Amino acid sequence: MTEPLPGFELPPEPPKVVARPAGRLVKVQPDITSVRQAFTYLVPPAWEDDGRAEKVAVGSLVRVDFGGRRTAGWITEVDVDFDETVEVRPLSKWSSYGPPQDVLDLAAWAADRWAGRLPHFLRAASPPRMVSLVRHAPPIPDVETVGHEAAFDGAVTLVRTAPADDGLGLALGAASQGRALILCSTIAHRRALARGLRDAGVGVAEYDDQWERSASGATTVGTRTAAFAPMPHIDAVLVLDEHDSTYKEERTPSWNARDVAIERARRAGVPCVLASPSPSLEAHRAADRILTPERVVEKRSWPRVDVVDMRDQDTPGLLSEAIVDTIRGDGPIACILNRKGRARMLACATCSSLAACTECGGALREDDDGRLVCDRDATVRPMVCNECNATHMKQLRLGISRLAEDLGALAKRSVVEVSAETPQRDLSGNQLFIGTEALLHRIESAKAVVFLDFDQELAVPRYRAAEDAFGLLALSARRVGPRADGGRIIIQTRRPDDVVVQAALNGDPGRVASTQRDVRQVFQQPPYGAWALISGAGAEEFVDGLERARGSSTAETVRINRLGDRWRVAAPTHEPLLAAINAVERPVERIRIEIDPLSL
DNA sequence: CGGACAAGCTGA
DNA sequence: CAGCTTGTCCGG
Repeated sequence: MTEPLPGFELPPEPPKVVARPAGRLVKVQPDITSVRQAFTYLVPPAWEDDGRAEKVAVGSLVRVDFGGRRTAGWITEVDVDFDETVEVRPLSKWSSYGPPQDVLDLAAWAADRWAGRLPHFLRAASPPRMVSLVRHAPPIPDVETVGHEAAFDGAVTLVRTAPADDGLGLALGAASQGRALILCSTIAHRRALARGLRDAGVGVAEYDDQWERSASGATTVGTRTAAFAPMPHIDAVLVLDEHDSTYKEERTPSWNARDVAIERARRAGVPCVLASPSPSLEAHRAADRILTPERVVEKRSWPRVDVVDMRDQDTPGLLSEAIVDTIRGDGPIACILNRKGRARMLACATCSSLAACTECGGALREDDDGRLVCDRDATVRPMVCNECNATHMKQLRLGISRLAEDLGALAKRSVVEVSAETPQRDLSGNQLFIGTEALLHRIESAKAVVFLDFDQELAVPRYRAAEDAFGLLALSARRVGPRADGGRIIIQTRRPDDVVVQAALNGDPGRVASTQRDVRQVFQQPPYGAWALISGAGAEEFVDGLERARGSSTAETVRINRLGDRWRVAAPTHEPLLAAINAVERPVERIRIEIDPLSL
C-alpha cells in the first residue's frame, strides 16, 4: 500500500460484497469466555435432506470454525438476516440439544446481574452428555397436596418451615400445580425428594443427570444449576432451604440459584415459593408475603435448647458441667468447635514438619491461591515443604486433640475427631464426635448437638454472621429433631442474650430476620444495597477507573472502600452498580468481580 | 481463547 | 535492521 501524502487520506476501500449463500443462517455464540458476541453461520444445505436441519434450534450445541480453529458453541438465533459484508461459513457439526430460548434469555439476564460472561451460564444450562433425542413429556398426574397448595397462590411466597421438614410436602404442593421446578441444596436431598415424588406418581427428572428428561418437560428436581433446567414449560417454582450457601456458586461468576429461580418464575408468570427454617433476608425482601407456622406449632418443631453462660463458669476451658449428662448419654452426639479466625498451622502431609517462614521462623498460612504466606514479613512461596519438598500440607488444628482428650475423659467414652479427611464410614454409629460445623453437614442425625464455643460464630466480622450462625442452629435442629423426640441443642456462650441464641431458645426464627433487617437497611448492606467485591492483580487499576468515572451520572451513587488488596464497591441497587462496573474498561491483568459476596 | 500482526527492544 | 518479545486486535 502507498503512503498517503501529508494532509491527504487514502479513499476508503469499497466494502467487499459477498453473494448470498443458499440456505438458512443462524447466530452462534462460541464457547469462549472472552468472546462476547454471536457470529453468523450457514446451515449446510445437505442437512435439509438428512433431517439434521430439523434439530437446528435455538440453544442447540454445534461445532463451528472460528478464528482458525474449531470450537463448540450455542445457536442463539435462527433464520437471521443476511449481511453482505461478511462471508459466512457452514456449521461443522450439530452436537446436541441445548437450553431453550427462555433459558438462554435467563442466562443473559444472569450474566448481566452477576457481571459474568454468557458462556459460563450457558454451560450450566447445557446437558452433561450430548443429547440427540428429546422425548415427549410424561403426563401430569393428579397429586395429593397434603395442605401445601395454598403456598402456591401468590407471586413470591416465603414459607418458614419446621427445621426437620424434609420439603416433600411442599414439593408435592409444587407438583400439584403442574410441571414444577424444585431446587434443593444437596444431591442427597435431591434423591430423597425424587423418590418421594415418584412414589406419589409424579414423573421426575433429576438435574443434571437426567437433562433430557427435564427437557421433555418433566417436573425437575436439582441443586444449584437446575435453576437453568431446560424445561419448556413451568407451572411452579420451589426453592427448598433457600438460605443455603450452596446455592451461591463459589467460582466467578458467583451467581445465586435462588435469585435465578425467582427471576425465572417472574418471567414465566408462575408462583415461586422460597422455603427455609432460617430464611435469608434476600428471601424476605423478594417475597410478597410470608407464611409462618402458628407460634406454638413452630416452637414445638424446634428441639429443646439449653444455653450455658460461660461467664459463670468456675473452671477455664470449653467444657462446662452443664454438658456432662448430655455427652455421657447414648446416641450420636456432635460437639461443634469452629476455629475460624484463630491461628491455624500447616504441617507437611509427608514428613509432618511445620510450615515455617525461612526468614523469621513464623508459622505460615495458606492464601486463596494455595500458596504459603508469612503475615509477619509478607513473604509468599509455593506450597512446598522446607524439609522434604513435598507439596501437600495438612491443617493442624491447634488444641483440638487435647480438647478431644478432655472431652473423652469427661464423657467417659471415646471421641471421634472429625476432619475433612475422616472417611464417611467413621461417621456412622452412636459415637461422640467433635469437629467443625462441617460435621453438621456430614452426619444424618444426632441425639444432641453441643456448640462448645458459639461466640466463634457470633463474633465473625461478616455482615451475614448472625444469619449464618442462626442457620447453623437450624441445621442442628434438623439433625436432632423436635423436642418431643428428645432433640437437644446445647449452646455454650458468653453472649446468652444475643438475638440469635434467643431465637433458637424460643424456636422463633422471625426475631433474627427483624433485627438483622434494621441493621442491613441502615448500612445499606445486601439485600438493601448492592455490593461488588473487586480483587485480583488488575483490581487497583480497575478501581482507579471507577473512581475517575465517579463524576458521571451513572457512577455518582457508587461508593468505594479499600479492604487491604480488595475493594468493595457499593450502590443502593444493582442497576447503578452494574452500570458503573460495565462502563469501566477491564484491565489487562485479571480481576475478579463478586456481586453480593457472602463472606465480607 | 489463540492466531496474526504491529510495535517496541536489543545487539551486531 | 534482523530477530525476538510483548501487546492488541479480531474472529462469521
